[in-house]
Amino acid sequence: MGVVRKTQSVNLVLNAFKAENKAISVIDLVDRFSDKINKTTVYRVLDRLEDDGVLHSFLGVNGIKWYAPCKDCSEHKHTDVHPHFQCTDCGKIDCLNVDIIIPKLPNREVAGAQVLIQGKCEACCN
Amino acid sequence: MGVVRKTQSVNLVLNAFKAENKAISVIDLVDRFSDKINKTTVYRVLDRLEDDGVLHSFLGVNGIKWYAPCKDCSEHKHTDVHPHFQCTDCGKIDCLNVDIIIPKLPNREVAGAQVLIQGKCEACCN
DNA sequence: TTTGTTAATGCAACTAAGTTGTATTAAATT
DNA sequence: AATTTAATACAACTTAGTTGCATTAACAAA
Ligand SMILES: [Mn+2]
Ligand SMILES: [Mn+2]
Ligand SMILES: [Zn+2]
Ligand SMILES: [Zn+2]
Repeated sequence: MGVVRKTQSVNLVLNAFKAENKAISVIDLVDRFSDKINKTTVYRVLDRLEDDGVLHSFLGVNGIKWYAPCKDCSEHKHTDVHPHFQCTDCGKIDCLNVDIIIPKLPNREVAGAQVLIQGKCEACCN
Repeated sequence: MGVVRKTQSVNLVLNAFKAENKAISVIDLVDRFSDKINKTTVYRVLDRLEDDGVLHSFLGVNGIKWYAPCKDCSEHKHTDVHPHFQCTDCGKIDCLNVDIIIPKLPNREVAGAQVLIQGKCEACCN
């Protein structure tokens, strides 16, 4: 189930994403709110916001969980799937508005794909 | 550093991959050899075989580690990078011999990409 | 504005994947 | 057979994430 009550924890997490409008790792969120929100609560708030289609999650390198704002999702429509770009220098992750073409695979039924592109980000290229 | 001594543990792990010629998760390997090889040793053997270019590793769903045999890699040449296909029914992972085209990303330097395609495998399609 | 309901929280304890340190063992060399 | 040291087993640890439960605070209704 999604968010029902606009609690302090929910507002703090939402504001973090509103302020940056980019992907943030759960580890980062747990750490930056360590004196304001309990670790378990951070996980549960993120979980509910994902249910609501407000945030979407994915795995960065080493399999750690990241969240980023959704564009046009809702409780009943989760269509914000796209590749992500992780910088090998600074570690930051961006959502990419590009389409990766997955080739036809004989005798297989493709449902989706998780794509994590790695390289140097815009800031670290200069 | 890679494998220097052909130990029992190394042979057991190598035979597992020779017998199946497909990706095996570390969790699976640790479990199936639980009475023959210590967990730590499994991790270290896999690590060394990867150094040698005998195996390559990647992350499946939920970020757990998988290993699969390399085709043409060696200690000094690790070029076996390709997408993987994980079945949402049976969980098995295959290495794919297809090329995924990563589009040009302005102001970014692409170094590589981790692609995990999900869907129904050949066996589970029937 | 008080009161009642229960979603949400905090806390502690737990799980699971993976890592580290170290004494011991067993490959490979002499 | 003796020597060397890579590799192993074991225990203890780390880290990300989860679970159970008593307590708290949204928020609606009185
Ligand atoms: Mn995204
Ligand atoms: Mn592979
Ligand atoms: Zn960067
Ligand atoms: Zn399958």
